[in-house]
Amino acid sequence: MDSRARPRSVTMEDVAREAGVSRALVSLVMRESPLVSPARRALVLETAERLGYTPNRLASRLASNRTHTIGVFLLGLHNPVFADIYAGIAEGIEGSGEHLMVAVGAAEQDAGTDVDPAREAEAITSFVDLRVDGILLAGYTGSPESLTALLRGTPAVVITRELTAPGVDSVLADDRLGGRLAVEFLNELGHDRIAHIASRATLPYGSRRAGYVEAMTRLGLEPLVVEESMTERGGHRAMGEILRTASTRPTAVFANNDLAALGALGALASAGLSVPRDVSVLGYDDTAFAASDVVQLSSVDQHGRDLGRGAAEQLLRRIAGEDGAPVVRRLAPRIVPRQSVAPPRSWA
Amino acid sequence: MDSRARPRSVTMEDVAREAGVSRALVSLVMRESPLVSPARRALVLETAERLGYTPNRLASRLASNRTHTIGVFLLGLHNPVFADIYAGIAEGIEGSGEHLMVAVGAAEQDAGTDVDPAREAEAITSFVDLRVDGILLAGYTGSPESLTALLRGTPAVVITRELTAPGVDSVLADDRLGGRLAVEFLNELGHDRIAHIASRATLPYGSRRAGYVEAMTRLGLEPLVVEESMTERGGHRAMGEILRTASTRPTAVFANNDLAALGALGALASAGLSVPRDVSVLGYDDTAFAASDVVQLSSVDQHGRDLGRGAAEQLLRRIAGEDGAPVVRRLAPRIVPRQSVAPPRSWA
DNA sequence: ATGAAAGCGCTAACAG
DNA sequence: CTGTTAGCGCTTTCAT
Repeated sequence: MDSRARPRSVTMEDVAREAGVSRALVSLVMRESPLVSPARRALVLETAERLGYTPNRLASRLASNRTHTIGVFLLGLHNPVFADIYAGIAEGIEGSGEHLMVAVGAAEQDAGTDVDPAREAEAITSFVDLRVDGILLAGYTGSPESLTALLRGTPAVVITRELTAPGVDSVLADDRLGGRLAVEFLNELGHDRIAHIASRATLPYGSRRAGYVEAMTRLGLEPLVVEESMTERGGHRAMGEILRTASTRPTAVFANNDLAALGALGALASAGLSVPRDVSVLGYDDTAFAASDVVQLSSVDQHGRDLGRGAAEQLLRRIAGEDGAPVVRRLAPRIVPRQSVAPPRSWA
Repeated sequence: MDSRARPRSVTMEDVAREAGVSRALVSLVMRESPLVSPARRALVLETAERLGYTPNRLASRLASNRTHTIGVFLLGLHNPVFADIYAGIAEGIEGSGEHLMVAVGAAEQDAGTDVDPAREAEAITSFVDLRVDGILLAGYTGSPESLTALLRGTPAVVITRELTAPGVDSVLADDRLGGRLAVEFLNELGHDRIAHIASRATLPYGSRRAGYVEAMTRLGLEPLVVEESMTERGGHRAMGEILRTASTRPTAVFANNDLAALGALGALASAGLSVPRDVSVLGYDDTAFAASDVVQLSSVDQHGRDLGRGAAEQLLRRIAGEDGAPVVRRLAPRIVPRQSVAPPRSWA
């Protein structure tokens, strides 16, 4: 063993002995039981304070077999969408008596490209082995089978993705619909040549692209998809590639998320093109930065906060014992138009 | 007690019995001890798998009195600076065998205004009671005394702030210097009327403002400080107030962080002013969004990632047993000029 | 209202 | 190499 154990701390036993009462009584006081006489309670609290007693939550959780803790897995911290989802989760568990404990899948900004499956698995295993009441997953990239294996029965709710596995519910926006809406919205504005910056096909998040392709096809338009990592840099590269290779320049670009859209905006600026005059840009997620005055990026709002809240509420229900087949809740996304879109120039 | 305990899961005892070996042997196998014969090891692993055994980390941590876990407290997720710091922390503990567990202080975007001291305290108490090896704090707003009381001896490193308390180290950028550099940088460009959007004086993060005031005074310039919450909205309001009330419009604005600077950019645009032609804007933290092509915000880089890494390394040293007086490590910030600054118009 | 006693599931000497 | 024996610090019946 590498490092030495921490010095033994003051225990309930110590407090009990010093106060001249039983350990059980101290336990009751610590848990604010009403069954304790005010006198004893005061005595115990005072002694505990004097001795510098710190309850050992590991021990109490082990003994009581309950943790009152929900594990939250977030893919990364650089994408603001996770901040929104987290805010919703926090709101959702409010007043439930549950605590939140978060684990981050990928520390690097360029995550999404190189998600580390081992890290992801370790985070979930860790929650399970710590016996959390349930797990909330935002941005999980593994397969349903792996998840089932990792969870070993711990209730879980997957956010922003539909994942079919026993005991796992899903709360997400209708991404396929979002993709369709994006195309229809741009098309109604007059756009025919609409490109799409998609996330890598290896990731289980392809519905937005599917919706895009479906709507384009139905409108008799030719889909133009470029795959990239969903980061600003990725979006920049993708836009560059589109400008370089497209036989005719698209008049609008729909990106799979706001980060990539931001990158596209940058690439367009570098190329001397004006948004929305030359090219319209539409993002996805409606993050705080899209809404920023200086960015004014139009975006498809998936209601990240609502997803977080809904997932938390659903998990609480499962924890409370509600059973039944896996539930899939799908919210309708909506377009939030801002300055980055306009009718194509030839139209005006 | 409100909710029923989770169903009893498969234990080492079960595996031992089923495999016809002792519990201790199973324990050794689980901890990958080399002292176990390959045959037994295989037998045990196979039985464990078959029975669906899941180690109970609560029990092992309790028994071994070691958690190999570091608690990370982050003020909020909406400010990207915490993502950078976290990335540094993750880098810093790499290979140490420690795990990360994070708690978030404020879920709301407008945090910073109304930090919830109870939440903050609960997060730290929770880490302490879970017996983490050490705690890393980014954005802690409480007093040194409260922190000492909460930590009860758990080693901790505070990031982006100097906090004098026994057993607590600090890793931060020299914010006062940063404030001075900001003023000097703008002044060398020709600016005389430099306003500052500061964080609330109630928060223990006032050095940037102090540096600003110091440099302004030394240069014989008149400081103009507006206090606001460090969010985009706060920055917007502050800039509005400056435009509304200043007798002569400043030619440059230095904001206490990038979010507020972003808000200032928005307010300037709304007011029909051009950046940097009419007003130069300088932020702080050099977050990813300042660096974005579409924002191009000049900023003071506090090297958030380095702070995170340095703090993690320092904590690891403490955990390894290094003692001695509290250490304060202060990195020098540097200006990252981008398109949001230029010489004042009268100068060009 | 308080105490005694039996675990929770695991680790850690210590034998052998 | 493997088994025995004590705990880790707390909760939880069950008495009284």
